[in-house]
Amino acid sequence: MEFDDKVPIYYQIKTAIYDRIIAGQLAPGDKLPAVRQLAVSLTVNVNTVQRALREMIAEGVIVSQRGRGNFVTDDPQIIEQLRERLITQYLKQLYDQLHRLRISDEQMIDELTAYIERQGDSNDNNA
Amino acid sequence: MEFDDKVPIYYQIKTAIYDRIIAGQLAPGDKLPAVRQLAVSLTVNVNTVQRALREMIAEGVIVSQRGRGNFVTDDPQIIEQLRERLITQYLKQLYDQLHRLRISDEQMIDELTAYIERQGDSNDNNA
DNA sequence: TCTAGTGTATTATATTACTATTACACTATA
DNA sequence: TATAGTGTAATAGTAATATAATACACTAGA
Repeated sequence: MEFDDKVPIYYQIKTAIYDRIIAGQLAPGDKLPAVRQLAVSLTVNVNTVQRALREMIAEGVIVSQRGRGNFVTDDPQIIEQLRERLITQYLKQLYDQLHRLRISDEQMIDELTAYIERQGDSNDNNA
Repeated sequence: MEFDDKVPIYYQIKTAIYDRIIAGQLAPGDKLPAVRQLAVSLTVNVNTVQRALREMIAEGVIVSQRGRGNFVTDDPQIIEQLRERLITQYLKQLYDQLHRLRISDEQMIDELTAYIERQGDSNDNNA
């Protein structure tokens, strides 16, 4: 996995796992790979994985069972809240950024639409 | 100014100044506040300001004149390139984030539109 | 020419993130 | 009950970021 050197690695790991949960690649109740396995596959130290997990556990999204493994919560409500939280967070980020550049609401939509169309030229994204 | 503790301060300063340039609050040829003044108003060390400036100078957006001050480039082409670079960067960020959540292109536009409308309830944004 | 206002450089220190290593605690199962 | 697989904790070392303090280099104007 590629990391952005402007953001702590543990935080990027947390984000990546949350993304996989929301995308459905990790379903409620699913077991995560073992921490040592995660560390190897991310080419990162176990402690760094652990730090990411600690926060996800504190937020109730991951449930840890000593000796057994780490599991995605089976409470669909928590997942749904996470989904909304992430989407809003991402949208707000863009909105604030473009707003600071004095781009109007209407222009924002136009810019995103244009960007997506540019992407569509090279990819096969559903629409 | 408020800083996000997940991103280096010098980088956030750079971003903030670029935003002001693109927004037109800092016009081509304008003189920036003195580094010591910037440090005070941002409640940050001079070296941190200097580091942000060093990168902006390397990118040709800021021109430094020893003993006189730091100035926004008077080359409108550089500014325009910066503008496009920033906008694309911000859009790509959102696109990639929502794409990872398996949100379709169409849904993306809908989500952003909905977010902006929600904002409009409390703000007086132009559209 | 002196001085105040500028940018720039250097050294030392503190904090945080990350790594490396080792040890311990618990679970499941052969 | 031994053992392999799991999570957790603790210690030490390194690198990057930020601060503090000082000094130096250049410019403009009194």
